[in-house]
Amino acid sequence: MPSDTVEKILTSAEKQARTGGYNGFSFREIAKEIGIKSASIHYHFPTKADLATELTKRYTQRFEAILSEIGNNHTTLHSKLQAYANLFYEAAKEKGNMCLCGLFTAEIDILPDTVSRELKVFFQSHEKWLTAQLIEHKAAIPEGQTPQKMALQIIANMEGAMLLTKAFDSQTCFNDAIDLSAFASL
Amino acid sequence: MPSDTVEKILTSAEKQARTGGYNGFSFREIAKEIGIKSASIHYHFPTKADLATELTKRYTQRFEAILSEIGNNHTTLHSKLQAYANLFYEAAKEKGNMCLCGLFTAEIDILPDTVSRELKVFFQSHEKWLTAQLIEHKAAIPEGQTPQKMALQIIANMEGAMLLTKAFDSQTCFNDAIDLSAFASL
DNA sequence: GTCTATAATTTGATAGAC
DNA sequence: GTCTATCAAATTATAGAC
Repeated sequence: MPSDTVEKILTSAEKQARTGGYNGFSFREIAKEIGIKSASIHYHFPTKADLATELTKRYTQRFEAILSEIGNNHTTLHSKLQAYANLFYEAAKEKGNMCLCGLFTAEIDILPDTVSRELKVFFQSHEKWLTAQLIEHKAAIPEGQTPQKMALQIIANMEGAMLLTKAFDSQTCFNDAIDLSAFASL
Repeated sequence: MPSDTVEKILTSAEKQARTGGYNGFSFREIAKEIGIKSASIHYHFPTKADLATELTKRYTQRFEAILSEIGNNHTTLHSKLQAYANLFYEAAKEKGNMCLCGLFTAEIDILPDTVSRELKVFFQSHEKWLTAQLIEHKAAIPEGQTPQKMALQIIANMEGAMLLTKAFDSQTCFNDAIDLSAFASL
């Protein structure tokens, strides 16, 4: 049962981390934003590694909950993948919002081990979900492809599209960079 | 005509920036690595913004030179795109090497304007080159697609694949996440 | 061009009062 | 749980000697 303060800390930290990465958020900046002192944050999260780890876990869990929901509320594969893409699109639309795990992964070599482990969980979770959907809906697997590879291609497409949205500072860019046409008939 | 020291500075800075982003490289760390004092770096690059801007320009120009080369030395579209993908693959293979412009773009909101402008140049340059290749080789443009959109999809695929390579810490992951099969016959 | 020395700021973190 | 006070370290940057 996370307290109100913990929730505020995580929300503020996530916003900053998704803008500037691991070195882009600080105890002092979070404290300033939510109106407490930085020492108080250390009471809830002893070290920055603790905070970043919790941040990543929370982000992953939020995605997993929605993936499960999409699995239940959509009937066709194409509709599921559109809903999946829309998750990233909604984040990209708001100015300054990169995928937390995408940004953290780009700088994974300088992150605490507890964070990098969670990053793998995030992407494995997505890979597993996408693979299961492709199999369930009997997607055609072209020569040289596997459901796992196709899942990775979809994830790469999402993360890359978010990046280009930021590069060109254009929301329409996200949809232009996404291609789900291979699943249009399922 | 860049001096030897300037070259060393840029090489060291790029390595660090591609690992930890804009806040992941510092004058002192660069100085330590190449055996000079941090004050000497300020002689060549007055501010960190100056250094980062030059870093990004140099990275972009290196890519542009190779893209031009690929255009001349390959005959088929598929071969050109494979060579293009191989550019990113070679970088991803070496541990700790994300695309400089990919990482910088993820944190574009905290970067100096002179850097973010150069990041747009990088991606526009790639988009332009890819679009030209698709048109030159008369690639089939499916319903709802344009050469520009397909170019963006290819770029997104590359950047996303580099990210997944880091996430899973697996070189084979890059090729799994890349799909150029739509151009196999050209 | 490179150095020493140093300023000004920010950072993660701790001790102890309340 | 939150505060004040403080520390040690790292950061970008500048002045001036050589």
